[in-house]
Amino acid sequence: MVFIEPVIKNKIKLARVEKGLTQEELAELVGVTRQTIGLIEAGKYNPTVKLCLLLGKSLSKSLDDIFWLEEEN
Amino acid sequence: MVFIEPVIKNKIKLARVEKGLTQEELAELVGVTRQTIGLIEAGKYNPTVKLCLLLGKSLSKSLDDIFWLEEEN
DNA sequence: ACATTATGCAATATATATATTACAATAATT
DNA sequence: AATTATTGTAATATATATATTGCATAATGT
Repeated sequence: MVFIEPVIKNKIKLARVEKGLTQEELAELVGVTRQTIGLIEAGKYNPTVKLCLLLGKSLSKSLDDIFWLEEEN
Repeated sequence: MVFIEPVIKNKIKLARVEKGLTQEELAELVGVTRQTIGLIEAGKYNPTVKLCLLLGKSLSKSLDDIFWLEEEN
C-alpha cells in the first residue's frame, strides 16, 4: 500500500494580480496577514475552506477556479 | 465597522449517503478519522482545502458542489 | 541616486484542525 | 430482544494554520 502525497495547486497570485491587488490589500479583504497570503501563493500553506471561500469571493472566482488537485500520472 | 462572521455550509453527509458510504469508510478513503468526518458534517470543523479536495474526489463532487458561503441577508 | 512600495523569508507565539481513546446512543440485522 | 453496526460526543494530545515582529531584497516612482 503506497500512499501518494496529493499536490494542491492554486491560482491566487494570478487572480490577485488580475484584480490589481497587492498581497496586503487582499489580506485585509479576507482578514488575514500579508504573510499568510504570500505563503498560500507560494504553495507552502494548506488554507482552511473558510479562507478559501473568502479568497474566492474577494477575487470573484469560484473555489474550483482557484484550487485543484494535481493529478499523479 | 462591523465584522460579519461568515457561515460555511457543506453537503458532505448528503453526498456520502448518496454514495452508500459510512463515515468510517469515507474517513479511510481520505485518510482522516471517523470523528473528523462527523465533525465536518456537523459544521463544527473548518477543514483544510487539501482535505476538501480529497473529499470531493472520493464523493465525485467538485468543491463548489459541496462547500459554499451562506449569504448574510 | 534616493525614497517608497511590494514581496520574500525567518523565528517565535498562538489558535485551531486533527488524532486518539473512550463511552453513550441510535439504527439496523438476525 | 439481543447483537452488531453506525453515529454523536467529550477529554486530552499533537500537528499545523495563522499571527507577530523584524529584516532583507526587489520593484517602482521621483
